[in-house]
Amino acid sequence: MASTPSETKIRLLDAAETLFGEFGWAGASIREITAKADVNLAAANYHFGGKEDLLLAVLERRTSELNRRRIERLDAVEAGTFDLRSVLEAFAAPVFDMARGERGHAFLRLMGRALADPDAPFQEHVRCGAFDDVRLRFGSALQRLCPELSAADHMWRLTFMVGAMAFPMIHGLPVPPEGPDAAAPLTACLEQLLPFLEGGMRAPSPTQS
Amino acid sequence: MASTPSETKIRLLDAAETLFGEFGWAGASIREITAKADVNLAAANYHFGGKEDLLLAVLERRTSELNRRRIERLDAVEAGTFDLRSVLEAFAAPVFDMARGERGHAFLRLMGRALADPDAPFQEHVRCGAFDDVRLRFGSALQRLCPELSAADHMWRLTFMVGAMAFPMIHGLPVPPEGPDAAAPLTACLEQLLPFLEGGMRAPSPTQS
DNA sequence: TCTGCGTTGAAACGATTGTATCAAACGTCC
DNA sequence: GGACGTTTGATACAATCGTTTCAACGCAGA
Repeated sequence: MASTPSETKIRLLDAAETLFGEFGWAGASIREITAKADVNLAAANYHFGGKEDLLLAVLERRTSELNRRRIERLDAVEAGTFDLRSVLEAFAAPVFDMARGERGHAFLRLMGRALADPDAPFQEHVRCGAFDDVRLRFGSALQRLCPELSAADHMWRLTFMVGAMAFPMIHGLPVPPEGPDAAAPLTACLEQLLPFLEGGMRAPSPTQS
Repeated sequence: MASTPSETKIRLLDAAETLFGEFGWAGASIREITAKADVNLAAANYHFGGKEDLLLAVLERRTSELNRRRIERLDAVEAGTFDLRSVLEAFAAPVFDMARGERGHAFLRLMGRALADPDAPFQEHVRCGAFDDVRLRFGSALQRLCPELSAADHMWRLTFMVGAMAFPMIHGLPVPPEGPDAAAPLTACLEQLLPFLEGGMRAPSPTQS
Protein backbone atom coordinates (compact mmCIF):
# COMPACT_ATOMS: atom_id res chain seq x y z
CA MET A 1 0.00 0.00 0.00
CA ALA A 2 1.70 3.08 -1.26
CA SER A 3 0.59 6.44 0.08
CA THR A 4 1.20 7.85 -3.37
CA PRO A 5 -1.62 6.92 -5.72
CA SER A 6 -0.86 4.01 -8.03
CA GLU A 7 -0.40 4.43 -11.73
CA THR A 8 -3.83 2.97 -12.38
CA LYS A 9 -5.47 5.43 -10.03
CA ILE A 10 -3.78 8.40 -11.67
CA ARG A 11 -4.69 7.22 -15.15
CA LEU A 12 -8.28 6.81 -14.02
CA LEU A 13 -8.41 10.26 -12.46
CA ASP A 14 -6.95 11.85 -15.58
CA ALA A 15 -9.33 10.09 -17.94
CA ALA A 16 -12.29 10.81 -15.69
CA GLU A 17 -11.29 14.45 -15.47
CA THR A 18 -11.25 14.75 -19.23
CA LEU A 19 -14.48 12.89 -19.90
CA PHE A 20 -16.52 14.25 -17.00
CA GLY A 21 -15.44 17.73 -18.04
CA GLU A 22 -16.29 17.06 -21.66
CA PHE A 23 -19.58 15.20 -21.34
CA GLY A 24 -20.79 15.88 -17.83
CA TRP A 25 -21.94 13.54 -15.13
CA ALA A 26 -24.48 11.50 -17.06
CA GLY A 27 -22.71 11.82 -20.38
CA ALA A 28 -19.46 10.17 -19.38
CA SER A 29 -19.58 6.43 -18.75
CA ILE A 30 -17.33 4.24 -16.66
CA ARG A 31 -16.60 2.22 -19.76
CA GLU A 32 -15.40 5.21 -21.74
CA ILE A 33 -13.33 6.38 -18.80
CA THR A 34 -11.62 3.06 -18.19
CA ALA A 35 -11.07 2.63 -21.92
CA LYS A 36 -9.44 6.04 -22.19
CA ALA A 37 -7.35 5.31 -19.11
CA ASP A 38 -6.41 1.96 -20.64
CA VAL A 39 -7.30 0.08 -17.49
CA ASN A 40 -9.78 -2.66 -16.79
CA LEU A 41 -13.44 -1.83 -16.41
CA ALA A 42 -13.55 -3.12 -12.84
CA ALA A 43 -10.66 -0.89 -11.79
CA ALA A 44 -12.91 2.14 -11.40
CA ASN A 45 -15.17 0.39 -8.93
CA TYR A 46 -12.27 -1.35 -7.23
CA HIS A 47 -10.22 1.79 -6.57
CA PHE A 48 -12.96 4.33 -6.03
CA GLY A 49 -16.05 2.36 -5.13
CA GLY A 50 -18.35 3.69 -7.80
CA LYS A 51 -18.96 6.32 -10.44
CA GLU A 52 -19.98 9.05 -8.03
CA ASP A 53 -17.01 8.53 -5.76
CA LEU A 54 -14.74 8.62 -8.78
CA LEU A 55 -16.09 12.02 -9.77
CA LEU A 56 -15.77 13.29 -6.23
CA ALA A 57 -12.17 12.12 -6.14
CA VAL A 58 -11.50 13.87 -9.44
CA LEU A 59 -13.00 17.08 -8.13
CA GLU A 60 -11.28 16.82 -4.78
CA ARG A 61 -7.87 16.38 -6.36
CA ARG A 62 -8.17 19.75 -8.09
CA THR A 63 -10.28 21.91 -5.80
CA SER A 64 -8.17 21.17 -2.73
CA GLU A 65 -5.06 22.42 -4.49
CA LEU A 66 -6.91 25.32 -6.14
CA ASN A 67 -8.49 26.62 -2.98
CA ARG A 68 -5.29 26.13 -1.03
CA ARG A 69 -3.55 28.44 -3.47
CA ARG A 70 -6.38 30.95 -3.24
CA ILE A 71 -6.21 31.17 0.52
CA GLU A 72 -2.44 31.40 0.31
CA ARG A 73 -2.62 34.37 -2.03
CA LEU A 74 -5.34 36.01 0.01
CA ASP A 75 -3.19 35.70 3.10
CA ALA A 76 -0.38 37.47 1.30
CA VAL A 77 -2.70 40.19 0.02
CA GLU A 78 -4.21 40.82 3.43
CA ALA A 79 -0.76 41.10 4.89
CA GLY A 80 0.34 43.59 2.21
CA THR A 81 -1.49 46.01 -0.04
CA PHE A 82 -5.06 45.14 0.77
CA ASP A 83 -7.01 46.45 -2.22
CA LEU A 84 -9.90 45.18 -4.31
CA ARG A 85 -7.90 44.36 -7.38
CA SER A 86 -5.47 42.19 -5.46
CA VAL A 87 -8.24 40.27 -3.73
CA LEU A 88 -9.96 39.56 -7.01
CA GLU A 89 -6.65 38.45 -8.46
CA ALA A 90 -6.09 36.15 -5.49
CA PHE A 91 -9.42 34.57 -6.29
CA ALA A 92 -9.13 34.25 -10.07
CA ALA A 93 -5.43 33.88 -10.83
CA PRO A 94 -4.90 30.43 -9.29
CA VAL A 95 -7.43 28.98 -11.70
CA PHE A 96 -5.51 30.19 -14.71
CA ASP A 97 -2.18 29.34 -13.15
CA MET A 98 -3.21 25.74 -12.64
CA ALA A 99 -4.59 25.62 -16.16
CA ARG A 100 -1.13 25.93 -17.62
CA GLY A 101 0.54 22.82 -18.89
CA GLU A 102 -0.46 19.43 -20.19
CA ARG A 103 -3.85 18.79 -18.65
CA GLY A 104 -4.83 22.44 -18.38
CA HIS A 105 -7.71 22.32 -20.79
CA ALA A 106 -9.35 19.38 -19.04
CA PHE A 107 -8.78 21.05 -15.69
CA LEU A 108 -10.51 24.24 -16.80
CA ARG A 109 -13.49 22.38 -18.17
CA LEU A 110 -13.88 20.32 -15.05
CA MET A 111 -13.68 23.35 -12.75
CA GLY A 112 -16.16 25.15 -14.96
CA ARG A 113 -18.53 22.23 -14.62
CA ALA A 114 -17.99 22.10 -10.89
CA LEU A 115 -19.10 25.70 -10.65
CA ALA A 116 -21.81 25.87 -13.26
CA ASP A 117 -23.21 22.40 -13.84
CA PRO A 118 -26.25 21.90 -11.61
CA ASP A 119 -26.07 18.12 -11.91
CA ALA A 120 -26.28 16.51 -8.54
CA PRO A 121 -22.76 15.12 -8.01
CA PHE A 122 -21.07 18.36 -8.99
CA GLN A 123 -23.16 20.44 -6.65
CA GLU A 124 -22.81 17.86 -3.94
CA HIS A 125 -19.09 18.45 -4.02
CA VAL A 126 -19.43 22.23 -4.09
CA ARG A 127 -21.93 22.37 -1.28
CA CYS A 128 -20.18 19.85 0.93
CA GLY A 129 -17.56 22.20 2.26
CA ALA A 130 -15.04 22.16 -0.55
CA PHE A 131 -15.44 25.89 -1.10
CA ASP A 132 -16.55 26.99 2.36
CA ASP A 133 -13.23 28.43 3.44
CA VAL A 134 -12.81 30.31 0.19
CA ARG A 135 -16.32 31.67 0.39
CA LEU A 136 -15.91 32.82 3.95
CA ARG A 137 -12.47 34.35 3.58
CA PHE A 138 -13.10 36.15 0.29
CA GLY A 139 -16.60 37.17 1.33
CA SER A 140 -15.19 38.80 4.43
CA ALA A 141 -12.39 40.49 2.51
CA LEU A 142 -14.74 41.88 -0.12
CA GLN A 143 -17.16 43.11 2.50
CA ARG A 144 -14.37 45.08 4.13
CA LEU A 145 -13.27 46.51 0.80
CA CYS A 146 -16.80 47.45 -0.33
CA PRO A 147 -18.51 48.43 2.93
CA GLU A 148 -21.11 50.50 1.12
CA LEU A 149 -22.68 47.29 -0.23
CA SER A 150 -25.23 45.37 1.81
CA ALA A 151 -24.91 41.70 2.60
CA ALA A 152 -27.47 40.93 -0.10
CA ASP A 153 -25.52 43.03 -2.60
CA HIS A 154 -22.39 41.03 -1.84
CA MET A 155 -24.17 37.73 -2.26
CA TRP A 156 -25.40 38.73 -5.68
CA ARG A 157 -22.10 40.10 -6.86
CA LEU A 158 -20.22 37.04 -5.74
CA THR A 159 -22.63 35.00 -7.80
CA PHE A 160 -22.13 37.21 -10.84
CA MET A 161 -18.37 37.13 -10.48
CA VAL A 162 -18.22 33.37 -10.28
CA GLY A 163 -20.49 33.15 -13.31
CA ALA A 164 -18.36 35.55 -15.32
CA MET A 165 -15.28 33.50 -14.48
CA ALA A 166 -16.85 30.10 -14.99
CA PHE A 167 -18.25 30.88 -18.41
CA PRO A 168 -14.99 31.07 -20.34
CA MET A 169 -13.75 28.04 -18.42
CA ILE A 170 -16.64 25.91 -19.56
CA HIS A 171 -16.66 26.97 -23.17
CA GLY A 172 -12.92 26.90 -23.60
CA LEU A 173 -10.63 29.74 -24.33
CA PRO A 174 -10.34 31.01 -27.90
CA VAL A 175 -7.86 29.50 -30.32
CA PRO A 176 -5.23 27.85 -28.13
CA PRO A 177 -2.10 28.64 -30.12
CA GLU A 178 0.59 26.09 -30.75
CA GLY A 179 4.21 26.79 -30.13
CA PRO A 180 6.15 28.57 -27.44
CA ASP A 181 3.37 30.40 -25.63
CA ALA A 182 0.37 28.10 -25.62
CA ALA A 183 -0.84 29.73 -22.41
CA ALA A 184 -1.41 33.14 -23.98
CA PRO A 185 -5.23 32.85 -23.89
CA LEU A 186 -5.01 32.12 -20.18
CA THR A 187 -3.18 35.33 -19.34
CA ALA A 188 -5.40 37.24 -21.76
CA CYS A 189 -8.54 35.91 -20.09
CA LEU A 190 -7.30 36.79 -16.64
CA GLU A 191 -6.22 40.26 -17.71
CA GLN A 192 -9.62 40.83 -19.25
CA LEU A 193 -11.51 39.33 -16.36
CA LEU A 194 -9.97 41.36 -13.54
CA PRO A 195 -10.98 44.88 -14.65
CA PHE A 196 -14.44 43.59 -15.52
CA LEU A 197 -14.90 42.12 -12.04
CA GLU A 198 -13.46 45.19 -10.38
CA GLY A 199 -15.81 47.45 -12.33
CA GLY A 200 -18.74 45.27 -11.37
CA MET A 201 -17.82 45.29 -7.71
CA ARG A 202 -17.32 49.04 -7.64
CA ALA A 203 -20.75 49.72 -9.13
CA PRO A 204 -23.19 51.51 -6.80
CA SER A 205 -25.64 49.43 -4.83
CA PRO A 206 -29.02 49.11 -6.53
CA THR A 207 -30.85 49.36 -3.21
CA GLN A 208 -29.81 52.98 -2.60
CA SER A 209 -30.61 54.55 -5.95
CA MET B 1 -53.60 18.99 -38.95
CA ALA B 2 -53.89 22.00 -36.74
CA SER B 3 -51.30 24.74 -37.07
CA THR B 4 -51.49 25.19 -33.32
CA PRO B 5 -49.51 22.47 -31.60
CA SER B 6 -51.62 19.64 -30.28
CA GLU B 7 -52.12 19.07 -26.60
CA THR B 8 -49.71 16.15 -26.70
CA LYS B 9 -46.99 18.24 -28.29
CA ILE B 10 -47.33 20.98 -25.70
CA ARG B 11 -47.29 18.52 -22.83
CA LEU B 12 -44.17 16.96 -24.28
CA LEU B 13 -42.44 20.30 -24.71
CA ASP B 14 -43.29 21.32 -21.16
CA ALA B 15 -42.09 18.07 -19.64
CA ALA B 16 -38.95 18.08 -21.76
CA GLU B 17 -38.25 21.67 -20.79
CA THR B 18 -38.45 20.79 -17.12
CA LEU B 19 -36.40 17.60 -17.29
CA PHE B 20 -33.77 18.76 -19.76
CA GLY B 21 -33.32 21.86 -17.63
CA GLU B 22 -33.11 19.83 -14.46
CA PHE B 23 -30.94 16.92 -15.55
CA GLY B 24 -29.30 18.04 -18.77
CA TRP B 25 -29.08 16.38 -22.13
CA ALA B 26 -27.82 12.96 -21.11
CA GLY B 27 -29.52 12.97 -17.73
CA ALA B 28 -33.09 13.28 -18.95
CA SER B 29 -34.54 10.25 -20.71
CA ILE B 30 -37.36 10.01 -23.22
CA ARG B 31 -39.14 7.67 -20.84
CA GLU B 32 -39.06 10.12 -17.95
CA ILE B 33 -40.19 12.92 -20.23
CA THR B 34 -43.12 11.03 -21.71
CA ALA B 35 -44.08 9.77 -18.27
CA LYS B 36 -44.06 13.29 -16.85
CA ALA B 37 -46.01 14.53 -19.85
CA ASP B 38 -48.44 11.64 -19.36
CA VAL B 39 -48.23 10.63 -23.00
CA ASN B 40 -47.15 7.46 -24.67
CA LEU B 41 -43.48 6.66 -25.08
CA ALA B 42 -43.72 6.65 -28.86
CA ALA B 43 -45.24 10.13 -28.95
CA ALA B 44 -41.86 11.80 -28.55
CA ASN B 45 -40.42 10.09 -31.59
CA TYR B 46 -43.65 10.45 -33.53
CA HIS B 47 -44.07 14.19 -33.03
CA PHE B 48 -40.46 15.30 -32.95
CA GLY B 49 -38.48 12.55 -34.63
CA GLY B 50 -36.04 11.84 -31.84
CA LYS B 51 -34.53 12.97 -28.59
CA GLU B 52 -32.27 15.59 -30.09
CA ASP B 53 -34.99 17.14 -32.20
CA LEU B 54 -37.20 17.29 -29.14
CA LEU B 55 -34.59 19.26 -27.26
CA LEU B 56 -34.05 21.57 -30.21
CA ALA B 57 -37.79 22.17 -30.41
CA VAL B 58 -37.88 22.94 -26.70
CA LEU B 59 -35.05 25.42 -27.06
CA GLU B 60 -36.46 26.97 -30.20
CA ARG B 61 -39.84 27.59 -28.58
CA ARG B 62 -38.24 29.80 -25.92
CA THR B 63 -35.26 31.40 -27.60
CA SER B 64 -37.24 32.64 -30.59
CA GLU B 65 -39.61 34.51 -28.31
CA LEU B 66 -36.84 35.65 -26.00
CA ASN B 67 -34.63 37.04 -28.72
CA ARG B 68 -37.59 38.62 -30.47
CA ARG B 69 -38.32 40.60 -27.32
CA ARG B 70 -34.67 41.55 -26.96
CA ILE B 71 -34.46 42.96 -30.48
CA GLU B 72 -37.78 44.73 -29.92
CA ARG B 73 -36.49 46.45 -26.80
CA LEU B 74 -33.19 47.28 -28.43
CA ASP B 75 -35.04 48.91 -31.31
CA ALA B 76 -36.92 51.09 -28.85
CA VAL B 77 -33.76 51.97 -26.97
CA GLU B 78 -31.87 52.90 -30.12
CA ALA B 79 -34.77 55.10 -31.19
CA GLY B 80 -34.87 56.84 -27.80
CA THR B 81 -32.34 57.38 -25.01
CA PHE B 82 -29.44 55.36 -26.31
CA ASP B 83 -27.33 54.72 -23.22
CA LEU B 84 -25.43 51.74 -21.86
CA ARG B 85 -27.81 50.96 -19.05
CA SER B 86 -30.79 50.78 -21.37
CA VAL B 87 -28.99 48.48 -23.79
CA LEU B 88 -27.99 46.12 -21.01
CA GLU B 89 -31.54 46.18 -19.76
CA ALA B 90 -32.84 45.38 -23.23
CA PHE B 91 -30.58 42.35 -23.18
CA ALA B 92 -31.26 41.06 -19.70
CA ALA B 93 -34.78 42.11 -18.82
CA PRO B 94 -36.64 39.88 -21.31
CA VAL B 95 -35.17 36.82 -19.63
CA PHE B 96 -36.60 37.75 -16.26
CA ASP B 97 -39.85 38.95 -17.78
CA MET B 98 -40.42 35.61 -19.42
CA ALA B 99 -39.49 33.82 -16.22
CA ARG B 100 -42.57 35.15 -14.51
CA GLY B 101 -45.51 32.85 -14.12
CA GLU B 102 -46.16 29.16 -13.96
CA ARG B 103 -43.29 27.62 -15.89
CA GLY B 104 -40.81 30.36 -15.14
CA HIS B 105 -38.47 28.28 -13.06
CA ALA B 106 -38.12 25.61 -15.74
CA PHE B 107 -37.67 28.30 -18.37
CA LEU B 108 -34.82 29.90 -16.46
CA ARG B 109 -33.05 26.62 -15.95
CA LEU B 110 -33.36 25.66 -19.58
CA MET B 111 -32.06 29.01 -20.81
CA GLY B 112 -29.22 28.80 -18.35
CA ARG B 113 -28.33 25.39 -19.73
CA ALA B 114 -28.60 26.64 -23.27
CA LEU B 115 -26.02 29.29 -22.48
CA ALA B 116 -23.69 27.46 -20.13
CA ASP B 117 -24.00 23.74 -20.73
CA PRO B 118 -21.33 22.67 -23.20
CA ASP B 119 -23.15 19.46 -24.08
CA ALA B 120 -23.41 19.06 -27.80
CA PRO B 121 -27.14 19.55 -28.47
CA PHE B 122 -27.31 22.73 -26.43
CA GLN B 123 -24.37 24.31 -28.17
CA GLU B 124 -25.63 23.10 -31.51
CA HIS B 125 -28.70 25.20 -30.96
CA VAL B 126 -26.76 28.22 -29.77
CA ARG B 127 -24.26 28.09 -32.59
CA CYS B 128 -26.76 27.44 -35.33
CA GLY B 129 -27.99 30.98 -35.69
CA ALA B 130 -30.49 31.15 -32.85
CA PHE B 131 -28.57 33.99 -31.23
CA ASP B 132 -26.84 35.50 -34.25
CA ASP B 133 -29.14 38.48 -34.59
CA VAL B 134 -28.92 39.26 -30.91
CA ARG B 135 -25.15 38.96 -30.91
CA LEU B 136 -24.78 41.21 -33.92
CA ARG B 137 -27.22 43.89 -32.85
CA PHE B 138 -26.13 44.13 -29.24
CA GLY B 139 -22.47 43.80 -30.16
CA SER B 140 -22.82 46.73 -32.49
CA ALA B 141 -24.72 48.81 -29.95
CA LEU B 142 -22.19 48.15 -27.20
CA GLN B 143 -19.31 48.96 -29.48
CA ARG B 144 -20.86 52.33 -30.23
CA LEU B 145 -21.45 52.99 -26.54
CA CYS B 146 -17.97 51.91 -25.44
CA PRO B 147 -15.76 52.98 -28.35
CA GLU B 148 -12.66 53.05 -26.17
CA LEU B 149 -12.74 49.25 -26.00
CA SER B 150 -11.13 47.15 -28.70
CA ALA B 151 -12.94 44.41 -30.56
CA ALA B 152 -11.17 41.82 -28.42
CA ASP B 153 -12.21 43.67 -25.28
CA HIS B 154 -15.82 43.57 -26.37
CA MET B 155 -15.68 39.89 -27.12
CA TRP B 156 -14.38 39.11 -23.66
CA ARG B 157 -16.85 41.36 -21.89
CA LEU B 158 -19.78 39.93 -23.76
CA THR B 159 -18.64 36.51 -22.59
CA PHE B 160 -18.34 37.68 -19.00
CA MET B 161 -21.74 39.35 -19.11
CA VAL B 162 -23.48 36.29 -20.41
CA GLY B 163 -21.75 34.20 -17.78
CA ALA B 164 -22.77 36.53 -14.98
CA MET B 165 -26.36 36.40 -16.18
CA ALA B 166 -26.45 32.67 -16.86
CA PHE B 167 -25.11 31.66 -13.48
CA PRO B 168 -28.11 32.65 -11.35
CA MET B 169 -30.38 31.21 -14.02
CA ILE B 170 -28.78 27.80 -13.79
CA HIS B 171 -28.59 27.56 -10.04
CA GLY B 172 -31.99 29.00 -9.37
CA LEU B 173 -32.88 32.21 -7.65
CA PRO B 174 -32.84 32.29 -3.85
CA VAL B 175 -35.89 31.32 -1.84
CA PRO B 176 -38.81 31.72 -4.25
CA PRO B 177 -41.42 33.15 -1.88
CA GLU B 178 -45.00 31.96 -1.88
CA GLY B 179 -47.89 34.32 -2.02
CA PRO B 180 -48.67 37.53 -3.84
CA ASP B 181 -45.23 38.41 -5.17
CA ALA B 182 -43.53 35.17 -6.11
CA ALA B 183 -41.52 37.01 -8.76
CA ALA B 184 -39.65 39.18 -6.27
CA PRO B 185 -36.35 37.31 -6.73
CA LEU B 186 -36.60 37.93 -10.46
CA THR B 187 -36.80 41.68 -10.13
CA ALA B 188 -34.16 41.59 -7.41
CA CYS B 189 -31.78 39.63 -9.62
CA LEU B 190 -32.27 41.98 -12.55
CA GLU B 191 -31.81 45.05 -10.38
CA GLN B 192 -28.62 43.59 -8.99
CA LEU B 193 -27.36 42.39 -12.34
CA LEU B 194 -27.66 45.64 -14.28
CA PRO B 195 -25.34 47.84 -12.21
CA PHE B 196 -22.83 44.99 -12.04
CA LEU B 197 -22.79 44.61 -15.82
CA GLU B 198 -22.65 48.35 -16.35
CA GLY B 199 -19.71 48.65 -13.99
CA GLY B 200 -17.95 45.83 -15.76
CA MET B 201 -18.50 47.37 -19.18
CA ARG B 202 -17.31 50.79 -18.04
CA ALA B 203 -14.05 49.40 -16.67
CA PRO B 204 -10.92 50.58 -18.51
CA SER B 205 -9.48 48.36 -21.18
CA PRO B 206 -6.69 46.12 -19.91
CA THR B 207 -4.71 46.56 -23.12
CA GLN B 208 -4.05 50.24 -22.50
CA SER B 209 -2.87 50.19 -18.93
C1' DT C 1 9.83 -22.18 -2.36
C1' DC C 2 5.58 -21.44 -0.48
C1' DT C 3 2.00 -18.44 1.40
C1' DG C 4 -0.97 -14.50 1.44
C1' DC C 5 -2.67 -10.08 -0.04
C1' DG C 6 -3.46 -6.57 -3.30
C1' DT C 7 -4.60 -5.97 -8.02
C1' DT C 8 -6.14 -7.15 -12.60
C1' DG C 9 -8.85 -9.54 -16.53
C1' DA C 10 -12.76 -11.29 -18.54
C1' DA C 11 -17.29 -12.18 -18.26
C1' DA C 12 -21.90 -11.64 -16.74
C1' DC C 13 -25.78 -9.44 -14.12
C1' DG C 14 -30.18 -6.83 -14.35
C1' DA C 15 -31.69 -2.36 -15.46
C1' DT C 16 -32.23 1.36 -18.57
C1' DT C 17 -31.29 3.66 -22.84
C1' DG C 18 -33.20 5.53 -27.77
C1' DT C 19 -35.73 3.84 -31.35
C1' DA C 20 -38.79 0.91 -34.28
C1' DT C 21 -42.97 -1.76 -35.07
C1' DC C 22 -47.82 -2.56 -35.59
C1' DA C 23 -52.44 -2.99 -34.28
C1' DA C 24 -56.17 -0.33 -32.10
C1' DA C 25 -58.59 4.00 -31.60
C1' DC C 26 -59.50 8.49 -33.07
C1' DG C 27 -61.77 12.28 -35.73
C1' DT C 28 -62.92 13.94 -40.48
C1' DC C 29 -64.59 14.06 -44.97
C1' DC C 30 -67.06 11.81 -48.88
C1' DG D 1 -72.50 5.30 -42.36
C1' DG D 2 -68.14 3.80 -43.94
C1' DA D 3 -63.43 4.63 -45.56
C1' DC D 4 -59.18 7.04 -44.65
C1' DG D 5 -55.25 9.51 -42.67
C1' DT D 6 -53.66 10.79 -38.03
C1' DT D 7 -52.55 9.76 -33.46
C1' DT D 8 -52.08 6.61 -29.70
C1' DG D 9 -50.93 2.34 -26.94
C1' DA D 10 -48.30 -1.61 -25.94
C1' DT D 11 -44.48 -4.12 -26.99
C1' DA D 12 -40.00 -5.46 -28.71
C1' DC D 13 -35.30 -4.52 -30.22
C1' DA D 14 -30.35 -4.03 -29.86
C1' DA D 15 -27.19 -1.33 -27.38
C1' DT D 16 -25.25 0.49 -23.31
C1' DC D 17 -25.42 1.57 -18.51
C1' DG D 18 -23.22 0.79 -13.41
C1' DT D 19 -22.05 -2.85 -10.83
C1' DT D 20 -20.71 -7.56 -9.36
C1' DT D 21 -18.35 -11.82 -9.51
C1' DC D 22 -14.46 -14.87 -9.50
C1' DA D 23 -10.43 -16.84 -11.34
C1' DA D 24 -5.75 -15.53 -12.54
C1' DC D 25 -1.87 -12.79 -11.76
C1' DG D 26 2.16 -10.26 -9.36
C1' DC D 27 4.97 -9.61 -5.73
C1' DA D 28 5.90 -8.97 -1.01
C1' DG D 29 7.41 -11.67 3.60
C1' DA D 30 8.42 -16.16 5.88
